Amino acid sequence: MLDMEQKLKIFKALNNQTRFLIFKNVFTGGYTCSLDKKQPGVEVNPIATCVSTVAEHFNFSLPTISNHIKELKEAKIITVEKKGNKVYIEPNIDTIRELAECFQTLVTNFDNNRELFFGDTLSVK
Amino acid sequence: MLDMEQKLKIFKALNNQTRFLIFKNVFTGGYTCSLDKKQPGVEVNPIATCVSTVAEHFNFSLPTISNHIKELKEAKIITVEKKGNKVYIEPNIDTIRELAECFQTLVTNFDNNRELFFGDTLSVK
DNA sequence: TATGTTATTAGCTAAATAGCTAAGTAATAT
DNA sequence: ATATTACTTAGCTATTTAGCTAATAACATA
Repeated sequence: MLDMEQKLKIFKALNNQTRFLIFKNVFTGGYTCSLDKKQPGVEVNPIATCVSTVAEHFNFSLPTISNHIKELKEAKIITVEKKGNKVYIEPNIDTIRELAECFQTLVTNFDNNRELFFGDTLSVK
Repeated sequence: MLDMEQKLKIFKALNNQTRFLIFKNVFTGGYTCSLDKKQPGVEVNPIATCVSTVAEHFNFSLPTISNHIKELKEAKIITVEKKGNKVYIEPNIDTIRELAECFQTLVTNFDNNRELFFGDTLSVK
């Protein structure tokens, strides 16, 4: 279960447009790292990308992108793994799953409470 | 469907601890506004609270709380309604429902894509 | 060993944010 | 009419953030 501090970190990580887009593309596999060219045998999830590959898609410097990725990592919505020279980035599906569950629980509890209080089963305008 | 701008506003609204706690308490009905004492006939959702009632629970000034509530309103995760002197605040369940669905879709799509790519049906460590 | 590649860290600046107090508005109560 | 209540707006300051360049680190390769 995500505690408040963890949730705050996630919201902070996602409140910036650049980080949001990095997250989006890491998550949807928008641009896969061209690892195969020189290292065809490397065992990396083919969905993974790496820092410089992400940076190619933004008009920001590599250090800026690197810092953003660090923040996404600290919010635990991505994972990073160093292999040789490169840092491979993958979405952290577990955290997103937990977040989805948190919001769903909020909605479900709200509906149940309303039913308890008003005695109806559907929200009516 | 929430667009990116809308999502960014929501994450921005929730990335601050004070706003997060206001949201939490408005949402869970933590402190209901004592509207009944003087205006027992007023037709307001009994879950609703008002600005000064929220402010009582924080060591911040009323203007600070008022500004936070404004930001939560602009992110559309609460609604506000002026009745007489007071401003009644309620959670905006529709937005939260949509957000829950967004995250759930992300998780589902991720799982489906993995299945398509790797040909398995469960994620394995 | 020297050179190139990939990424991080340090240190800087401009802009945004979160808090405050004081002043203003609008409705209610006296 | 005046005072009070509930809230917002304006204007201020300290802190944080997001970007940059330059320097450094870690690894790969010629």
